Amino acid sequence: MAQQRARAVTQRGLAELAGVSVATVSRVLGSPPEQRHRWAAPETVQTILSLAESHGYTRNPHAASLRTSRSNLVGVMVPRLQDFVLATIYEGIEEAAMENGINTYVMNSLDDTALQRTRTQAMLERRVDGLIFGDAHLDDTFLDELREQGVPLVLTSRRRDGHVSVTCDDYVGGRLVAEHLLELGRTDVVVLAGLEFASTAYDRTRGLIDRLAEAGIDVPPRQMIYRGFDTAAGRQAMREILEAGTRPNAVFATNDFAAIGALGVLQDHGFSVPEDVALIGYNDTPLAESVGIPMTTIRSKMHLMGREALLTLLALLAGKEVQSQKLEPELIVRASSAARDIT
Amino acid sequence: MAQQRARAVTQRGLAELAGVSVATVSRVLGSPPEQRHRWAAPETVQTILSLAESHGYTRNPHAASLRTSRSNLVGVMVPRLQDFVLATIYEGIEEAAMENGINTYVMNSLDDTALQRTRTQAMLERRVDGLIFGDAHLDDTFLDELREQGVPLVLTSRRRDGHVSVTCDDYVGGRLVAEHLLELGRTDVVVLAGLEFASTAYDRTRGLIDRLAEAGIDVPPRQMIYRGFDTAAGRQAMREILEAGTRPNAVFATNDFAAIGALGVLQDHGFSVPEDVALIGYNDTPLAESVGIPMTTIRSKMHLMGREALLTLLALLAGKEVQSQKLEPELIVRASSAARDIT
DNA sequence: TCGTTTACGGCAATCGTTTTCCTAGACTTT
DNA sequence: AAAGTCTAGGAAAACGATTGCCGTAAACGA
Repeated sequence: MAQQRARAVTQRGLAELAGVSVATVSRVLGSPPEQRHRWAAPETVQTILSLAESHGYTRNPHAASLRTSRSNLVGVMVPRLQDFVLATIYEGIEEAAMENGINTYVMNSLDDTALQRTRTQAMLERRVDGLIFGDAHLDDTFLDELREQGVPLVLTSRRRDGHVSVTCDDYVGGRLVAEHLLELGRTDVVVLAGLEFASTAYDRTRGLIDRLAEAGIDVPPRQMIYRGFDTAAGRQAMREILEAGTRPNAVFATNDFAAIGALGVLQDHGFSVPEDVALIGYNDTPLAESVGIPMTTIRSKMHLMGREALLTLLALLAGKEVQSQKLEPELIVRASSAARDIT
Repeated sequence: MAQQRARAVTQRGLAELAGVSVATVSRVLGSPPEQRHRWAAPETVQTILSLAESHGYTRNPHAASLRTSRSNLVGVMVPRLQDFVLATIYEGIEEAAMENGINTYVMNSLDDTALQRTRTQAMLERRVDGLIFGDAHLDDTFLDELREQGVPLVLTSRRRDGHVSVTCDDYVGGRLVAEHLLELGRTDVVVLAGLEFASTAYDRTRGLIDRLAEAGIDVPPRQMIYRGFDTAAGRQAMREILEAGTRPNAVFATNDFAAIGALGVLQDHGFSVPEDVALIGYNDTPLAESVGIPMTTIRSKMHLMGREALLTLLALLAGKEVQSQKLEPELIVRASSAARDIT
């Protein structure tokens, strides 16, 4: 029979055992080690500390939060945790949070603006100290409203004008792809861009277009298609492109998963990669290297992005000045765009 | 300039406005709608409700938790959220939690027993009401210790004797694969089993072996290899098998991602799937359908599993009798094991 | 008529911490 | 010697919600 969990010892209990007041216990237990002596004699400190240790004392966070109205909780909103990219970013957030004694709530918004609102509300009701959004929309003002209300927030993965964010420098990423294509001489490119309202899609596409334009090449609008970031969306987009009769010699998907989806469709239609079509993804997920034909992609520092986002939020909560950060992307060339004979 | 968040109205505030005591406010706001009249006259109820509404009252969960020592929080420990399978299970947990006014903390244990312990400790310190573990180990007693201490917990994804769990019926899943192979006449099978200490790996493998044994076929130990569940592990395992000179006519990976890794290696070595080797995965992740050659796999109800795990924990917390559940798996046949000529 | 319910709701303790004053003595400083 | 300054700590008031225990009237039963 499982025994009842013993009622946890409180500061009051420790105070009685140590023969001091709870105030002293609270001060000793609550100060960083180097400041403890400011509140009690060395031996008192020792007594309290060892009593706490031996009785397995752990502070009741609800009581502390009630008193301080600081919860040490941050809310994280992502489009979907199933998405490897966001899961990785979240791992970075979690890791940094852990290191700083912070806990996190994650929720999926599925990029649905109604859900974004209600779930944010739910986190606010839980009294989070601040929020990290991984699902910012370029075309929705929800985040602006939230900031008007004074809710501390930081964006990651996607940026939005007027908000602090930690993202990959997606515009540069797009340019890197363009440069690679220029070197390959494969500039009749189709862009599987992702979702229109995501800055990632927008910036990556923009970067590519701009760089190609500088080389005098332009990408006709019908060769840019917005369908989503996942495998299914990639398949769908690629299929539509091919069915429309377009025959590019390169495909840039703004996400590795979309690229994998596209790869399957290309092969089904008898195109070989990279001989007929060079294929480039984005994010350098582990799968990029492992699918049938290793894929060229842009490596983005997802884990670090999460860490920095959390750290930025913490700085913001501490009242410091904070700035947006763009992490440097890196081109990883693999077989899917290897320079071979160009037909 | 962002204005300060207005100090939220409390029950006391509402009580003053309504001209009643906080006790009444608490009771009205805290009871389910059909019981509210037990505490106040209809018009009093109305006044309080509309005041709460118009002032945007939200209960302070810290205060409530402090008083009731019930946090409405549950901790969820997974090996890794990057893993699509666990991310999906977690989505199910989250969804059911949301519906029941519960919040969740997730953490990654990376299947490291030390991390499992410290992070569980961290959740307990946050005063979670109960825990869901998606990372149970067959060979570690940590969970038993935890139960001894009276911590309410439910397992999911992986089971462990003596604990309540909600899992896929992996043994049956393994048998389904075996039956499929028997029908195909492909019984010289290699099993990329995953991680030894995971019941998923163990049961799926066991199910396969047992069913084949019933047909008089046995799988030599050197054709079963434990390397992990992800793509990299799948590659590694497959490579080792082939380098050892083994030439199976079927490969069963206990996870789709491992199967995808294996697929790449098989192709690199000049084996074609399914002609030379039939390939079967597990879980029916979206990728299974989308990789170059659509993959035969076992569909497991991951989302539902998460939901049921949470519901089971809630029942447990409510003091009800709860039982383990095994969700029915389903064989999905696709091209990677399509019955064609057998060489 | 008197006793008993029922409806409606208040009092006040409590949950565990933090933090703002205080203080009593010991030491310095001038 | 008087006045400051530390040291080491205490008292008690919050923080916001819940809940066991009562109280008062009106309604009802016999």
